[in-house]
Amino acid sequence: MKTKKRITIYDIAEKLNITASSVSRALNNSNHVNEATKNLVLKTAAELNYKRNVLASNLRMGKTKTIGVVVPRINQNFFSNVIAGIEDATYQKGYNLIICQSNESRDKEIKCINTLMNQHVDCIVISVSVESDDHTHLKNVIDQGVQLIQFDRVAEELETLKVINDNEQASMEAVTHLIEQGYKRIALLEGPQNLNIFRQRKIGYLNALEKFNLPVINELVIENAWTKELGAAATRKLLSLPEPPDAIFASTSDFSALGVLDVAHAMHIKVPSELGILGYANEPFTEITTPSITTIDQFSVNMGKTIANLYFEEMENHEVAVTPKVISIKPQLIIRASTRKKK
Amino acid sequence: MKTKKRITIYDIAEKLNITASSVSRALNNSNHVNEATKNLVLKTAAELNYKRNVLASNLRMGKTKTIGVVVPRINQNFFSNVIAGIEDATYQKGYNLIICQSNESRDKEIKCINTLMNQHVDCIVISVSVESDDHTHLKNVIDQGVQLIQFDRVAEELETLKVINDNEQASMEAVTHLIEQGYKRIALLEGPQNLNIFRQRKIGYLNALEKFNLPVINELVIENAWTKELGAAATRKLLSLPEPPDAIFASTSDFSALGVLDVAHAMHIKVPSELGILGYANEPFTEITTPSITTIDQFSVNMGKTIANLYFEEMENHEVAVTPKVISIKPQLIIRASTRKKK
DNA sequence: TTTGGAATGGCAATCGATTGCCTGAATTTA
DNA sequence: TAAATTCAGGCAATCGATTGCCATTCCAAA
Repeated sequence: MKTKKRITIYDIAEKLNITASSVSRALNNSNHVNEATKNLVLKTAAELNYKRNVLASNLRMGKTKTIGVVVPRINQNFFSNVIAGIEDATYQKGYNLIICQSNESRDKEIKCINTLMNQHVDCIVISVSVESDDHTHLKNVIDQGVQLIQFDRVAEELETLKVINDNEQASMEAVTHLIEQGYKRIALLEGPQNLNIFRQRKIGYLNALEKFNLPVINELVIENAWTKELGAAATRKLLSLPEPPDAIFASTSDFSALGVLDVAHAMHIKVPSELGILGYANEPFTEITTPSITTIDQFSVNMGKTIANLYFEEMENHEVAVTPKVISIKPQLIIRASTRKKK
Repeated sequence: MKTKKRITIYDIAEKLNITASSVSRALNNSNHVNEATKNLVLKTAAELNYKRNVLASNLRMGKTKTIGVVVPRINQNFFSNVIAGIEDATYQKGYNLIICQSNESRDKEIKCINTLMNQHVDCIVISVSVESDDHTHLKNVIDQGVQLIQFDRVAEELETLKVINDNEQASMEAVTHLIEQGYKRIALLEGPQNLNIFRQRKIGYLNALEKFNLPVINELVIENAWTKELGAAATRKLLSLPEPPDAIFASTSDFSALGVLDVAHAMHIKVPSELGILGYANEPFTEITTPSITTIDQFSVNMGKTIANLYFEEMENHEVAVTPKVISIKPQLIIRASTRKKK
């Protein structure tokens, strides 16, 4: 059995004794066709089970109703949630999603962008990889007239639409919470400082200390501790100091906080009484560790939806070239057992 | 500053005083052009920063080097891992991925399939939603000559390429492990039986019992307990039986197992000594609960890669229409504290 | 009655890349 | 030397949908 030939507008045209132009106009609800003709075309199209050839349409129109998404890793809870949110919102508008992962590599990120550009996506949504300091490839996107939306990890100097968390504020609140619980020597596990999010979280930390007149102790600030293993290593180092910290803010991720917790367990240090632990991202597991981990929720699915809606708004106001919009979502501190020192 | 016009093969042709045909052939490495011309074209293309217009090419060729993926939920660990695996493997071959989520709804699944078909994807990879009993929409895909690959949750009666886990075997091993640990009254939390995976896991459970001459106790088999909440509810019910189980196999998911654990904690029942708990899927959190949960690893990322490679193989052997290949991946039992009864 | 416009439809070009077929030239074989 | 190949390039159609421009009809306003 041969694959049936697809129905085209020409088939409809032939059947109705009109031209493809009219069919096209009818299908696109143009007011350049007679109402009667329009209905006839619509009816016939339905009968013949006509499906517009998207490829042809894309070529002609130069747009694809497709959004490209580039994230460091698809299978990281935060990102997959954002993607789920984007999918949810874009699907309803008949948009498609092409997904790429940069694997935290600059090279791959560039290749992803190129692929997406070649696919003529209408918009690129990206959270930059840790490696990418130079943002020429993103500038190119803008120069080629493709809408660029950055989220979470953003290149701040680029004037694009951005959807971010208020990391500084969240971090500040988190540390404030620790101080209010009575912790006095609060260590910070910080992430790669070339990423805005980690810089901001550090600022929040510093601001909180300053607000409460606590000194910044350099040896309590550990660089690049953004995996479980690195978090664990940092913790071992911190806890073997002459004056160890009484709380650790793993500003990089909950995984890092998990590393902290593991080491604390191994060293028989009581959490939260002897050591407070605070993570970032509200990974599902933070709720079920013993003790459960205080963390910060980023409303990731919502973030995805916000991104999608931002794009659609921008499409509509298309003429009004306002200054690039930045939407900041306020994350929420989720207080759990790991920092509940006061009774 | 206007957006520069894109370079086309006609621009190259004009510059070199040849026709677009030759340029096209040169770019496609056809042996229908002179070697010298070919090099000249390649050189010029590079100079002018020519990029093939994929849309035009797609239209002409009728294929898109794009694979559509339909999963119930993108932000579910197993699926996002599979997707990550697929992305990894397809990316290298220059293929793109369009991702849809069915949200476990049959309607949405059908719509996803339609969208993907309209986008002329070369292949559709799907793990069916729990709702979809009728598979007409999948048959259509095949009839239209689009490669269909099912994974994990598959419609067994459809003769398509399949990449699955050996759920029966895994389940059997799991229950065997429980029995060997000395558990005697093993309860089963089963998933919707219209999904093959849950049917198979149940069979594995039954086989293991039979092998060891243990009776099947109907009141220990609980239907549809495939979320944390349902798992918890089932557990409450089970533990309040006159003769409660001494082990619970949450064959549906680790989340369900987590519900079991929660209830056990709440009821001060000791795990694993008084109650053994076994989950499914090796979710990251199973490692860090107290006690850690014994579970089954599905090699999800690998599964994704396998899917991609299966497609590419099939492409190459394209002529040889063998009986549809089924690749079964043997999952691995990960034994952890929650079932370690024997010392 | 004439003119102006609105409504409706057709024509043909266009979006770029691809490819079957044809032609003329160069090379090989008989 | 003549016939047969091979090589390399050009021509034009094709993949379908879209749209600017032109043509016709019909009705209303002058």
